[in-house]
Amino acid sequence: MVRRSKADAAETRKRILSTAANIFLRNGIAATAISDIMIAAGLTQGGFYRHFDSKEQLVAEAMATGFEEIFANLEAAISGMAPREAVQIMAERYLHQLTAAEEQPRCPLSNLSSELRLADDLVKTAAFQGYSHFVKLFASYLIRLDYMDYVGLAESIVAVLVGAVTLSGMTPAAAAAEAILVNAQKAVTLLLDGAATSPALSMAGR
Amino acid sequence: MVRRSKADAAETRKRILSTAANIFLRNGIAATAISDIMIAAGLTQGGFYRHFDSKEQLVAEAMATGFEEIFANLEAAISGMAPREAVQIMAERYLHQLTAAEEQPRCPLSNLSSELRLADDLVKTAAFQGYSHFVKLFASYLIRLDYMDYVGLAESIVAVLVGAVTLSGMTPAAAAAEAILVNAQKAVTLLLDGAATSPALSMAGR
DNA sequence: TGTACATCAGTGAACGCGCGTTCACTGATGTAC
DNA sequence: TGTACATCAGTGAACGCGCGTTCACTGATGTAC
Repeated sequence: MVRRSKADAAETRKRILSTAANIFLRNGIAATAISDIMIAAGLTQGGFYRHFDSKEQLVAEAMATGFEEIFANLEAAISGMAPREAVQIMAERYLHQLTAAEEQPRCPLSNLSSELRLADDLVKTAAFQGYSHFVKLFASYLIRLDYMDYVGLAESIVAVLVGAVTLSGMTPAAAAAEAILVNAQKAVTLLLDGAATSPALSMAGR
Repeated sequence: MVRRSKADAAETRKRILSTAANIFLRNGIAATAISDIMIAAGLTQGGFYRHFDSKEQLVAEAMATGFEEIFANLEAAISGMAPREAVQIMAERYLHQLTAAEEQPRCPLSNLSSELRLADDLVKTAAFQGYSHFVKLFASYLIRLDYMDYVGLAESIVAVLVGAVTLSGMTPAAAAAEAILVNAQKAVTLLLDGAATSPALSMAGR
C-alpha cells in the first residue's frame, strides 16, 4: 500500500502518538529515535514528516497523549468511590505505575522529569498543563472533604507522588524501590490527616 | 605545556569532575558533550581519556561529586542549629536550589531524575547512595526530635522536596514555579507536625 | 456516472551533522644508573 | 649529582556511527469536469 484515505491517515497519526508516548515514557526522549517509534508503529521512518514537523512537535503532542492516557486510567479506577477513598486509591495506583503490567500507562511528570526541564517551551507548556490537570483532579475530591486549602493539599500530594515514583525508579534494589512507594502512601495519609479542614463542616465529609 | 606533574594531573581530574557535575546538572547528561566539559575545564577533548575510561564512568563519578557539593553546602548552612530549625532551613535551601545564585550547587536527584533511571548500574548505584545519604542527613536530625519512624519521615520529606524541585523546574511561569516551592515547604511542616513522636519523650525535643 | 488528473500517505535511500572514541604526536616529568 | 631514557598528561585531528531531516518516487485516493 502507498496511499491511505484521510480517515486512515488520521488513525495513523494517533497510532504514532500513542506509540511515541509509550516508548518515550519507558526509554526517555533523547534515547528514542524517530525510526524506533515509526517501526514500532508499523511504518517506515520516511513517513514521519507527513504527520509532524519535527521531533519536538511530536514530543509535545505525545506528552499530551501520555497525560490523557494515565488520567483516564486513574479516573476509571476510582469512579463512584467516596472522596477520601478515591484520593488514596488514586495515589496508590499512581505510585505503582512502574511495577504494574507492561501495558499500564505511565506519567510524563515522573518518567521524563529532567528531560522536560530542558525541553523547549512547546513541550514545557504541555507538561505544565498535565501537572495542572493532575492537581485539579485531586483538588476536585479534596474540596468535597472540606479542606480549606484543597489546592495546596493537592499540590503537596502530587509532589510526594512524583518525587516517590521518580526516586523509586532510579533505585537499583527492588525491595528498596518498593519501600519508597509504601512510605509515600503513608505520607499522603499523614498529609490528609494533618491538613486543616473548614471548622463548620469538618466532620461532614468524613 | 604538554605534560604536568602527577599532582597537577590529580588536580586536573578533580577539575574535570567538578566541571562535569556542574554542567550535567544544568544541561542534562545526554545533551552535554565531553568536549563541552573539557573546554569548560580549560582543556582539549583528546585529554579526556587520560582520566576516564568512558562517558559513563565520568557520569557516575560526577554524580558522586555533585552529591558531595550540595550536601556539604546544606550541612554548612545549618551547622549549630536546633534540630527542628535545621530540618526546615535545609528544606528551604534545597527547594530554592534552582533560583539561587548561579554558583549554588544542585542536586542530581532533582535535576537528572529521569536520566538516572535509564543510566547503567554504575550510575544508578551512585545515585542511590546519594539518596541514602540525603535521607540519613534528615534522619539524623529527626531522631533528636523523637519521631518514632524518623527514617520514614525523612524519606517522606525527601520525596516532597525532590518532587517539588522537579515539578518547579519544568514549570514555564516563574510565579507558578515559586508557588510549588512555597507549598512544598508547608507540606514539610505539615509532615513534621503530623508524624508520631515517642510518647514518653514527645515534648522533650520541641 | 465516468474519466482524467492532481494530491499526498507511505517507502526506502541518502545527506550532513554531532558525538564518543581513537590515535600519532609533543615535550616536561620521573626514574634508572 | 648528572645524564640518558622512558613515561604519560595534554594536543589536535580524524574516524565511524547514529540520528534528525530531506528527497525522489509510488500508486491509491480524492476531485474537477
